[in-house]
Amino acid sequence: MFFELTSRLPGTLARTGIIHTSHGDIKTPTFLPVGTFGFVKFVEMDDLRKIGAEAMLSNAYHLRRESYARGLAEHNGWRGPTFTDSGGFQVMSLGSGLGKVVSMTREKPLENTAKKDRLARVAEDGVYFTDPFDGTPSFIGPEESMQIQCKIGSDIHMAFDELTSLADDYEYTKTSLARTERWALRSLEEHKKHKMDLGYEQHLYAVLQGGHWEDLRRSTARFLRQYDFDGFGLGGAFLKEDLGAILRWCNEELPEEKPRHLLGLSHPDDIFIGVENGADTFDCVAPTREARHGKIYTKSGNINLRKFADSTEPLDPGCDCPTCAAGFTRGNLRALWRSGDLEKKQQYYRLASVHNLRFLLRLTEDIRTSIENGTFLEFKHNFLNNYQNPC
RNA sequence: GCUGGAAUCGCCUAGCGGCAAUGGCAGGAGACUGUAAAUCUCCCGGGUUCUCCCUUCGUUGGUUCGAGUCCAACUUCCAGCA
Repeated sequence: MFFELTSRLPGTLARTGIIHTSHGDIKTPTFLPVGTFGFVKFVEMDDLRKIGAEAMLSNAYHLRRESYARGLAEHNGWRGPTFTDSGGFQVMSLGSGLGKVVSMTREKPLENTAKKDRLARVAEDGVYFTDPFDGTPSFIGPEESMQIQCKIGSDIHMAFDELTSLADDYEYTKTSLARTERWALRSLEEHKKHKMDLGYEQHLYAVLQGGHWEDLRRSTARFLRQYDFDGFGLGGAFLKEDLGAILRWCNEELPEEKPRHLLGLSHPDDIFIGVENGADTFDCVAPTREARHGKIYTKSGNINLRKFADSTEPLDPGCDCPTCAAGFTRGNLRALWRSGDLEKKQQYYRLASVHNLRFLLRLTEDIRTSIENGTFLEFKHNFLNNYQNPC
């Protein structure tokens, strides 16, 4: 059995479970650190094990030229469960959202990048990319994405999808969604051919798009649930206030016995909304990127290290991460971060990334326990009440 | 002592007659959600905002409609020769 449901929280869509993969089990809900190129920037595999990472997520687009005979997990030394994204995110980040931020608020300009400026062009067969660094053209369609993911050998793959932007209207989203569904079926067909190529089973999730429209979200869930996917990716660019409803529409329609991965979100409030509405796993670049940019997660809100020169306060009182256990203070970390010395900076990136990742992993562990105990709603209330943003 | 050279907003740096004055660092404020992100944006002489005013480029004078920019003297620093 691939997914084992171990508990449910009545009155919500929240549940706990275990995903069984060839490289180990994943206890859910959990957060997956993102190692786009196969490793988490500046973080050692041992660090990931120490902080309780259940799995990590990499990206087929970035690894499109790679091929690992013994699979990603062996190749990079992680040896645990791995996910790969299909490259679908790059359809937007190099296309309609090129140069823009993936916003969850309305204050940002709701405008797509001009077509002539895009580095990704969507067609029926797939997506034509221009490499942002060296300008080399490439093409990825559902078949190519499956071939890449199967060559990389991660345990759980995403079907190739088009992530639409907040600026896309209903008509475009509907057209795109129909294409994403066709791509999902093509992904499924191609995946079948290669999923055992490395000698162990690789799994495939279909990805649900459909923007913030209920009819599209429900219809795509009903459509995709008919097929033999191993699980589902919940995709999209969301406004925070819409997230819960969108996930509910999808997950009310999806079969309970298959796992669901919410793509690309990790702020604590989003994780609570996600879990409450039926998501099992999460991934996001935010904890590591924000760490590199000086933001440290604490249970009373995030802090900007810039403001803590010479501070002897702990990063987050009571934190059980290796960085805090080693006694690093806010002032220590700030000094390393702001140092002109490259090695010190790199040390900072590691220490801060590990701290932020552990923060999220501990959060999902606590959420798991709270679902099992039936105290999830209370835990959520208390956590979020305490989690202000003092900066 | 002589001969060259140099003094610019915390530091380095541009500037060669129209300048509140270039670029970098440091500093400050934001942003970041399936990683074109060890990144990006904004501020950084003062007047709390300003297409407005004030005070600035070692000091003091001078030339000029106008001087950080040209001239003179002085002060300090650097280099070469003694």
